[in-house]
Amino acid sequence: MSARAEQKLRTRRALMDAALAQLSADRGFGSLSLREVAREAGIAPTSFYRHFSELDELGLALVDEGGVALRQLMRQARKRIARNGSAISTSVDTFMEYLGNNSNLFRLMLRESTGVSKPFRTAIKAEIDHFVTELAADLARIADEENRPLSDSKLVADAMVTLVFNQGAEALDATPPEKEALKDKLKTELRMILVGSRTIARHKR
Amino acid sequence: MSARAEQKLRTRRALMDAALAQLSADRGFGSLSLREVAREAGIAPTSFYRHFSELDELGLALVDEGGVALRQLMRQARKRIARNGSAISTSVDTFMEYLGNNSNLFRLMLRESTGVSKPFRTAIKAEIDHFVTELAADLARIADEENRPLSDSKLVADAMVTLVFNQGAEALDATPPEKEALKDKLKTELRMILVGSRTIARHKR
DNA sequence: TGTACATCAGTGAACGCGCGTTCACTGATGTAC
DNA sequence: TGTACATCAGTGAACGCGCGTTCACTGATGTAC
Repeated sequence: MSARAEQKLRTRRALMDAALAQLSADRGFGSLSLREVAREAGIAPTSFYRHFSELDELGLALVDEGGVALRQLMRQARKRIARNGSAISTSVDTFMEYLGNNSNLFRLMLRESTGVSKPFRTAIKAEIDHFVTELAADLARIADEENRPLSDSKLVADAMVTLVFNQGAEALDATPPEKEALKDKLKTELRMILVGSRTIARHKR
Repeated sequence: MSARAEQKLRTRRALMDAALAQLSADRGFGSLSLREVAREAGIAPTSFYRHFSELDELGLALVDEGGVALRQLMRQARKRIARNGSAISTSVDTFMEYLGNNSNLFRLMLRESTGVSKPFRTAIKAEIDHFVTELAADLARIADEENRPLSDSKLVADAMVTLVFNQGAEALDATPPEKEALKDKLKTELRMILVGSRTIARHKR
């Protein structure tokens, strides 16, 4: 790769990092301006257009990175569960660890998943859907191994992901002890759903 | 009340209705401008200040109305449950009915509960907290009557409300058949939590 | 009831501001020969 | 290796726009006597 191309990539990264850096509990992607992001990245506003055709295009590139983080998270969780067992507890702990290490990326995903821009909602919904589907497959597999098949694995996974992501959003700006409390709460809630799903499935039809 | 005061109230209402009317899947409160709301309400931008000191103050007045709607919803659901039984199904149906009749008010509450403005988040969180507390009390009472006490009623209520509100947000822009599917999904998920909470409580400690 | 004055919701002109976007440019890097 | 030309990331000036907010005002409604 040529020096020029490398420099271009570096500037592109600086723009994405600049946008991420501005996000917080009080600043959503929607409140960023192209000029502000360019300023933060150290380039002229007009140079922005050498990298993205508009600010939303940069945002969607960030969503892609969020999707990568989600898939990494899933792989990591599986690996740890295979080693330690206790699927729910390990999953929640892993999720929270990723959340802490990629705060603003998750902030973007969580906020814009119900946000105001259709392209964002669609892109994020696709990433989360993929996540739910993977989780559902894992749940079905585990249930099968334990010889108590789960009829509604997709629905169960959906409920679990909804709870995890919502508590995750709260955890983003919580103090460490609050985070621990959220983790415990979450684990209990997930166990209720899992246990409940077995009973419901058993009694069904 | 004087004619002048009545007229003032009418203009205030027109401003709040104008703001509500602009909300949609693609427009959040944050994207409204004072001038736009005034225009829609049929007054000069400068007149806005006769009613609110800034746009957010109008938004918080809307959140108050959302709180009123939530409390009405809770009363209505209780009344219907007393008549029909089947607490979960009746509650979900009632919730969805209110959602349909106050789409943009709920849209505001749902979106801004995780939104960018701290005053909004705080005000909405308080309304939802109140709702969760009421629901927890009902759950505890019912469990008591059925002689199987529920140790975690607040946590159960919290999980239920999270799921209901999240699916509610999706239902806002769903087609009628999609809404029915969401209702069914929601009812199953709530049953799982309820059943699961009994098992967990029983096995606990 | 009539009069004189006070209140105050609504107004229109004006302001400065940051925004997104266009344009023609510069000069370093890359390429062809 | 050296030269001539092409590419293209980054630039600075300029634009028009809608915004929030201020100000001094108007005239209908309300109040005191």
